[in-house]
Amino acid sequence: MTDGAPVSDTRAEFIEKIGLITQAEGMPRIAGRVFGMLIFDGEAASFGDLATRLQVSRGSISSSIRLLEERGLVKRIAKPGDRQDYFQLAPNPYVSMLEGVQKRARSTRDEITHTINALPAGSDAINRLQEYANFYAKTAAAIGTVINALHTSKACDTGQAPAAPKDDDHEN
Amino acid sequence: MTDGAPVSDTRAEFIEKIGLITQAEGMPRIAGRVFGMLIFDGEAASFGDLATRLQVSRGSISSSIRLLEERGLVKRIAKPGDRQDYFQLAPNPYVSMLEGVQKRARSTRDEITHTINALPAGSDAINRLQEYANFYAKTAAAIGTVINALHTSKACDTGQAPAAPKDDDHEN
DNA sequence: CGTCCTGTTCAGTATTGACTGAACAAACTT
DNA sequence: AAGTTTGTTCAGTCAATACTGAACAGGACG
Repeated sequence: MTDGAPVSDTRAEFIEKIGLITQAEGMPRIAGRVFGMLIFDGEAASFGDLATRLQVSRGSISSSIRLLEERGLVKRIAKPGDRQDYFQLAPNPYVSMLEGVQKRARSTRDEITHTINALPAGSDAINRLQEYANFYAKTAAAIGTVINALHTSKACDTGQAPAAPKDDDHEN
Repeated sequence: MTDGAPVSDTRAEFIEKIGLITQAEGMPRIAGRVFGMLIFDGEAASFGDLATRLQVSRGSISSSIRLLEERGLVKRIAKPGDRQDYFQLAPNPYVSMLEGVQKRARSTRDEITHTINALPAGSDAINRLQEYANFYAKTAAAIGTVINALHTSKACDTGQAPAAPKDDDHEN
């Protein structure tokens, strides 16, 4: 705040921090650094910029970008004069993150109910498994409310009308 | 349901499935297998049983149990006649899981706000970082509501009165 | 056509971390 | 006390995977 250290230091620390967080969440560290850099800088970064400024090989940038694109966190754009690809944050990356978590939670719930259905009617394991499945169901539902909250708070800065994205809490 | 395959097969598949899920969530697979076995069987299992039935070394059981105890998922108990340690599911393991996730989300949010505070007032990165921090804050809050829901649905089968565990949505 | 320029792919390397098994310490049994 | 049983710790091994760098393919431009 009092500018004791230059902003570039703060920036570097932030990028590194996001790298570690991302690694803890099961993604490669470099993907997190890319993500952190795009958040901090805001403006689109070129493929070459990413490799140079993050000091990693072009191969690593390529695979990290692929991961981030798959998860809907980063968008690839083209610039008129330039032959390089440019990258920037996707319109609402956090929603995409949550959708991924939600999808996995639901899938886990489904696997548990699949086990339940394979058990004979009287089994006393059913109650415990039901509780376990219910936990994932409740979690997925709660994530749904956050997704909706993020949708309405950011509104539509993408130009396309989200049309009040419907509370997708089907199934309990 | 029609009992096409024996329950023991279903059990083995379930335990293995939880092992994989747990691995995907960043824990060692064996810890997940222990957790899965305790869920399915319900009754307390001895240290030796775990090693024998899961076909892993005692060292692995020891470290897996340590992890599960740290996270509040499993409780160690003693049986009068037996010198072995026994293990069973903690009273409300899913609440403990969520508390861990919530704690990490809050810690991440704090790290981001820490970065924000280190930036000069006019920086245009602040808005983006604020949004990022807000995402983690909202997530943590939503997890809080699930925790409360699980508290009230299971009520108090531990004997101790939770006394309406207060909505801990302090701070937004 | 040949030559850059740009991004992807892939084999090889390095690092991380799970798992084993043996050594160890503590507590019980005789 | 000697000998068991039980759980933890730790060095070593093994597998998974992140990362590199070189080879490659496809355009753009001369």
